[in-house]
Amino acid sequence: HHPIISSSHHPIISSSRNKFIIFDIPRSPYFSHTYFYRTYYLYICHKIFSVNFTISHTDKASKARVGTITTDHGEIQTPIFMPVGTIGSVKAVHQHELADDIKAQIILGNTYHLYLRPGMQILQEAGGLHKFINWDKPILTDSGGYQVFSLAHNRKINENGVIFRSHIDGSKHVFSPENVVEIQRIIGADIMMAFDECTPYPCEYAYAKKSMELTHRWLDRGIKRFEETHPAYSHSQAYFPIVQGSVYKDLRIESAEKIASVSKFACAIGGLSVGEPVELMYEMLETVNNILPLDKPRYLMGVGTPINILESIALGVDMMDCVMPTRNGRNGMLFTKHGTINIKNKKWENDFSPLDSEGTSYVDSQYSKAYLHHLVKAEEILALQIASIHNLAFYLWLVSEARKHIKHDDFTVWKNTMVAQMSKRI
RNA sequence: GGGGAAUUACCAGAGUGGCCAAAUGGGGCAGACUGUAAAUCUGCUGACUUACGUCUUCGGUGGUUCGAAUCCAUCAUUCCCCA
Repeated sequence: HHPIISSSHHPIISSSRNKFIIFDIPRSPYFSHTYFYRTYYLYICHKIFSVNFTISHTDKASKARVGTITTDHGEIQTPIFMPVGTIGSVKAVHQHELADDIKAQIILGNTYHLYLRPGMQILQEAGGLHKFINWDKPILTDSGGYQVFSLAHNRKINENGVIFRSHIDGSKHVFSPENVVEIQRIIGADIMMAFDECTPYPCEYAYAKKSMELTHRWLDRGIKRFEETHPAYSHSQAYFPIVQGSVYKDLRIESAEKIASVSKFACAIGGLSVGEPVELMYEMLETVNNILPLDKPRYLMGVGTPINILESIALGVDMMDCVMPTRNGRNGMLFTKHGTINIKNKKWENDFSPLDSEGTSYVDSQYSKAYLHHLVKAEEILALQIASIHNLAFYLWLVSEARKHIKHDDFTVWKNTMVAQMSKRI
């Protein structure tokens, strides 16, 4: 994150003659040609900046491990939960709350949503998403593959990519493995996701196979474009391929082998937690993680409940994201270490005890259940904020505890206790 | 003092002879939510019953009618206009 170089024009959308200004490398007569500067810049980037992963501890009784991902925007301690900030904001949460109270280490953005609004022009003028939203920690952007799934009625898939209709104004757009790389270059995410098709559940075997093979072909094209393009800003970017294969073991194995063979930085696992029984998800995770390289982070996309998170960590997952703490929080659900609370329920009306007497966030001790119940009933905006901060702080606390217990070699015992008590409804 | 309008479930408010236990909002009570088209969505909301169903309701009382929230009489209450 060193301001060595700034580019006034992005290499992808401007001409090949990019102008780079080098601030703290002494100008020398030898370094006069733009092309030379550009080469030198890329050399420095690859030498000094990259996304790395080191494992510091592996659990003995499970596949859980503790590690550190290094990016130009700082380190990420794994296992980690990543709050979702689709459109450039973790809904109802300020950036300073994310950093200071919730202790988020990395957040997500979404290529599809940011591409539609505010759009590439604004993101580029802003100098990338980090600057635009004032967040100097790492950002991961999803590729829009999930929107291929969730906006299924508004799109057409073909070999080249996906033709979308904007959910905002109905305008027509094309996403391809290539332009999704370019868009994520402009967004400037530290971690870019490959463009995939997230298959629904249930999904016919034949379709799952066809879709997985398409995702693999798209992956090769995406990697090619990733390698022939460069970061638009002064930090490096990683590109994560995604395992697919629905709930079919042989497809998952095939996909995991493919992803393992091409992954440089990490491997993502997609197409799960889309409605399948949770046992199937764990089974697929186990299958996939037996194949994915041990020395690279595994990112399980879109998961999940606090219990899902602990079980996935036990199966060797290092990164997770989910809208659940924020969305369910906005809808009145609070996660605690003793189970879930529906704060809308009448029984909280006159419960003046702290929101979560064992919570780690300031909202837990400073506000009562009765007060949040009232705010929810009254549809006050503060209700959304308090619930979101509480839930995210809880999720981040949960993974930090997981790291602690993995290091202390008592993860499995702790996990089983937590799973038992978190499955209750309070 | 004279004239006019109204009263329907927790609230607002449709319904003016049978398809009405009664539209629709709101409120209330629950539930759902997993790479965010989500501060969203779904169900229930007279009583008893798991349900089928049965019973009691549309200001009060009394009528007309096979049948009344709906028509008639009367009483009560509220609002508006004129003096």
